[in-house]
Amino acid sequence: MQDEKQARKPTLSEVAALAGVSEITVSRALRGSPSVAGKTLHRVEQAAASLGYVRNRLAGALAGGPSNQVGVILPSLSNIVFPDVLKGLEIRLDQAGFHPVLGISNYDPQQEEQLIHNLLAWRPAGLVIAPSGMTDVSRSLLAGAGLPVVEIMDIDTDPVDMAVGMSHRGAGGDMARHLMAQGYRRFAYLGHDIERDRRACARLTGFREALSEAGLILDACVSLAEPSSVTLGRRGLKQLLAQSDQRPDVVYMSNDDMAVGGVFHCMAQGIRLPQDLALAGFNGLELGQTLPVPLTTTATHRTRIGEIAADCILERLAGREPARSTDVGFTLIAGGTA
Amino acid sequence: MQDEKQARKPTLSEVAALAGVSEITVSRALRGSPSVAGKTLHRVEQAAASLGYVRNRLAGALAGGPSNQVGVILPSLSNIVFPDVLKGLEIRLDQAGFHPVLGISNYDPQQEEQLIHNLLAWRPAGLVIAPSGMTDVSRSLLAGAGLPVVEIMDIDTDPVDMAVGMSHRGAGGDMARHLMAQGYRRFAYLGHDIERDRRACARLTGFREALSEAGLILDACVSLAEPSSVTLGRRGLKQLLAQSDQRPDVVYMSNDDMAVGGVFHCMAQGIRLPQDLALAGFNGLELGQTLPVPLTTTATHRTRIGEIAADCILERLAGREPARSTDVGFTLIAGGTA
DNA sequence: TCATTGAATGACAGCGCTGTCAATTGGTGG
DNA sequence: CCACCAATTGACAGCGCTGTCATTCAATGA
Repeated sequence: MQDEKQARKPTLSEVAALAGVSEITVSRALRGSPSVAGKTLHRVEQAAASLGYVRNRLAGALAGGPSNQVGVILPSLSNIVFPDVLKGLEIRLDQAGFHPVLGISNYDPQQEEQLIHNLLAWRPAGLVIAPSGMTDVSRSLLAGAGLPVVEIMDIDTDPVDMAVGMSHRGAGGDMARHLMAQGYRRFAYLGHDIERDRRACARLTGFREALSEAGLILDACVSLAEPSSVTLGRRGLKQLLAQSDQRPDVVYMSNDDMAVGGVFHCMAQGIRLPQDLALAGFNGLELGQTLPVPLTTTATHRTRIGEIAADCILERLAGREPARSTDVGFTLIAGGTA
Repeated sequence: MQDEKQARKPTLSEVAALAGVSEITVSRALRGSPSVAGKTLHRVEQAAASLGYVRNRLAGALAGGPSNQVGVILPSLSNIVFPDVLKGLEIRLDQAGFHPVLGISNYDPQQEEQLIHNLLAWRPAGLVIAPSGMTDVSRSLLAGAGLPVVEIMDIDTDPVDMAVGMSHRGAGGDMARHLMAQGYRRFAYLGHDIERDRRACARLTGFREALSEAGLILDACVSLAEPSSVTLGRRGLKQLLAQSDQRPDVVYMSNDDMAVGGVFHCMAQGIRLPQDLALAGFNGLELGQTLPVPLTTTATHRTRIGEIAADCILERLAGREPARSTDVGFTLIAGGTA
């Protein structure tokens, strides 16, 4: 094994020369083809190791070999939710020897379109995307790419190819029904940058629909044009309570980060949960469940989404036909805050 | 723009034929070369758009063009720390038109070695790695790769090429000194899977060294063989307090997740912070600072590390010579828990 | 008017590998 | 002993693009 800095890396043919076989035999040996004799294999491995040979996948993929890269487009990494999804993806992809190539869209359809184009240029084996309002160009790029595409997180819309996720609208509705069943009647909503986060928006829609089916309405609905955070939830709840002349029974927060911030505000102000005010979140983060009073929320199966999305890609590559749409569902957690 | 599924994507020469110019002119036009006439450029762009042409970077990179992929190896995505770093990396890389190709080592030197090999096979423009006990083979692979390599998080060890991070040992020492200055004398440590997390280990070492310089010792040191989490911190503190006959003055927790769990345990048990017990964490997560009593901790500049690491790669690619080692430092936050 | 220059374009080869098809080998049974 | 088969190996072409060097052509100044 050489340890010198050397720009030109050894090639197949150098390994072949050293091992005394042809290039193609080296290629096959190093890729684990069964049709290489044990002795030859050994000799090739020796030669490769002694030259410090590192296979050039660019050439391989260009020559028609398979790519093991999978494009992954997520809207953000600031909240643990998408890293959780990415973790699930990575686990499964890694097991199959694949690598995610990452792009962050910042919830911007234009950036998303650009990313799709750029990632497609690397001819990945597949693409996983948590859409942020895909443009027509985006859809057309994906449809014409001729590779497996999985749209993740939400299954409320029709996917270009495959979808893995849950119904955010349904989750919002279920939470509204749960809260109504608890006897709450005065509802408020506190959200983050909802213009950009379509899924939070879908939850709110579902929430509103369920209320309205029961003849109730949302008394207050505040959306702050900032990314969600614990701080924002804390600040936002303070603001919401200050500006409403009659305190709501319960506040549905756009996610658990926001809701935990709300819980902290209540703790600091001596507002008792849930007697004085009830709070509900979304995501089922570990954090919320470890609070002295566990958060009422909707648990989502984020890592699972990543795993299944990866499986869909891998299945398709193996020639099988995975489900067009997979619902991983969600679980309402009736905690102590509502 | 065609929207049919089509396995064979249009090539440069098809665009060239349609635009009535040579391939190389199309190549130049699409890459924004200044030596293409405005009129030609326009014609090429039209042709490319009408065919739905997507550049093949595999071929480009193989032919000697630049790659815009950067390998990124992180030990985990379960904690917000590494996504934060990744975010910083992504921001800067994206601005320059680069993409991270991700690998997760699970704190395992063997997996790490495998990942380095696999990522190098894609001939990335650079590599960023948060090392997990690199093997000799790993070092030799990196040294021989002939590309910019940035080792991130820690600067206590000698890097193969470049390093960006902070001294974890120093951070542990500073916290010990801070706590001693507050008058605490009975110290305990509660850690997570410390066998695997070398940086947490380095902090503990620094902490111990500082104590011992002052003639003090660590009365109790508990490490639980699980990944860090809020739950583990809560459970762990309970356990630690139960098994020590005399309650320590202060517990240094391996990170903020653990520490927040500890805070929750105290809240639930009516243990007053910091009168009955003091707690300190590490990382300066937003969460800890939003608690009713802000956590005493060491703020780290994670996103900054990612940004600088990306800059190092980009600088080197631009032919400049960035600093071999960059210390982003840390900031002790004297919160309310210690 | 003519050599000179710079802008714009093109021809060519080859990056390193793998799919396809062909060739070689040793062993088998009739 | 020979046709035949499976196991093993190889020759060849070409994936789609870009670096390098060469060419064209109109504009410029002496």
